[in-house]
Amino acid sequence: MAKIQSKKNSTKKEIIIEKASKLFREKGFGAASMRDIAETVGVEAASLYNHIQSKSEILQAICFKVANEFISHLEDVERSGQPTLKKMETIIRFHIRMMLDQYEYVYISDHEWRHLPEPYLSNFLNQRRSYRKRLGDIIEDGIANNEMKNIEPYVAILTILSAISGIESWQRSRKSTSADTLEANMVKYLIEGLKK
Amino acid sequence: MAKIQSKKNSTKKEIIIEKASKLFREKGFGAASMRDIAETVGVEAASLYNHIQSKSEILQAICFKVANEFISHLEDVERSGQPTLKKMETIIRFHIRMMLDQYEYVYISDHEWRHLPEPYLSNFLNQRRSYRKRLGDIIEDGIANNEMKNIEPYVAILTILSAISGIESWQRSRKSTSADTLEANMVKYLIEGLKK
DNA sequence: ATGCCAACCTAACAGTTGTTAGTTTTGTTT
DNA sequence: AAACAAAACTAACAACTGTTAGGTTGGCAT
Repeated sequence: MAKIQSKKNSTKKEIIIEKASKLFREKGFGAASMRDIAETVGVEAASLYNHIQSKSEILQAICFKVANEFISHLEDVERSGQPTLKKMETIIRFHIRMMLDQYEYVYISDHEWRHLPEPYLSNFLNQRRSYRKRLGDIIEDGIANNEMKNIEPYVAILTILSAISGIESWQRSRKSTSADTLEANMVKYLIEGLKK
Repeated sequence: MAKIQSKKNSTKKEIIIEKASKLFREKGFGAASMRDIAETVGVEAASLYNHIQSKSEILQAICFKVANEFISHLEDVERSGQPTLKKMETIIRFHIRMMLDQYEYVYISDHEWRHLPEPYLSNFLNQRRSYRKRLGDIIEDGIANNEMKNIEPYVAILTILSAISGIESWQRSRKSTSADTLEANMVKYLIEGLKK
């Protein structure tokens, strides 16, 4: 058996996905070619197919990895028994941290999912809809027991998630604002707007 | 001279841009081909070049049209002498309305600008940075004269603009929430989070 | 040493891309 | 009716796309 592990304790497949992520984010899924990816991996394009099955498999891996992390975290929060406002803060902070720590992956999951082939596309969108619905239910609870002001749960969720995904713009910027300042202020803004 | 006006009182160039917008939004700039565009216009791909110079010229037209509308509106607001909180509400409502009424164009300007060729790309990003800076100045004024709570202006602007651009997701949805409800609730959320 | 096999390579495929050249159609103006 | 130009057409280009076929290399287990 040849070396299947590289220095970073990750398989070649994982390396390909990691390098591809950067390109997908920079140029978009369509504009990043297999030859582009191969070059950054240090290999010919055809050789990639020893590790992956297709270009879109890379996209699938990224999108579902991210989706699963969010769903899994949400389940923890749902089971936690915290007050609803605290639940929302925990979720908001998790989303922000994901945006800071796993920028490439989260960005792609946010913006390039439309290039998923069926049936993965429908699958992804279903998971997404269900995730947002469950967040909406938390807001609904918060309004019902007077922790939150009366706001359309759907609109609140849309606002929160979109605001956080805007951190992508901060990532591309010269970062005169620190990550901590960003997190603190965004949490403050989004929670204050929710609190009764 | 042949007919330069079509039934809709718009030039063929405008028709091309309009049809291309829909495709760019649905498939992305890279994935929408000139032949795709030509088909929806009802013409061969080569014939498009009687009206436009290149594919990216279409993108430029869209991005700068949108940018100019926002800048022009901001100038009106700056000159209006309203209290800062009212200024921000006016701007937020304008952004929301643009997202509702000119969805295709605004979406493309938001998401496909990266495919602009230089020097248009730098130009666009400069305009954008300047626009956000001026919005930040309004927030700064609002904090200084105690209309708004103490929040990092940059983060506030990032949050507001990102939240609004998330309306794209509502546009794609089954719309169980009406446009008016959406606007009312999002304005409420974003302004309440700002108000002292 | 020998055999094995994962992982690389080169070469090629069939299709698509944006765009140009050259020609013909079309409708209007003289 | 003749002339003109805008706008359509066909055909082709060079480059690039994702992917496959088939051969070569290099390190491990026997």
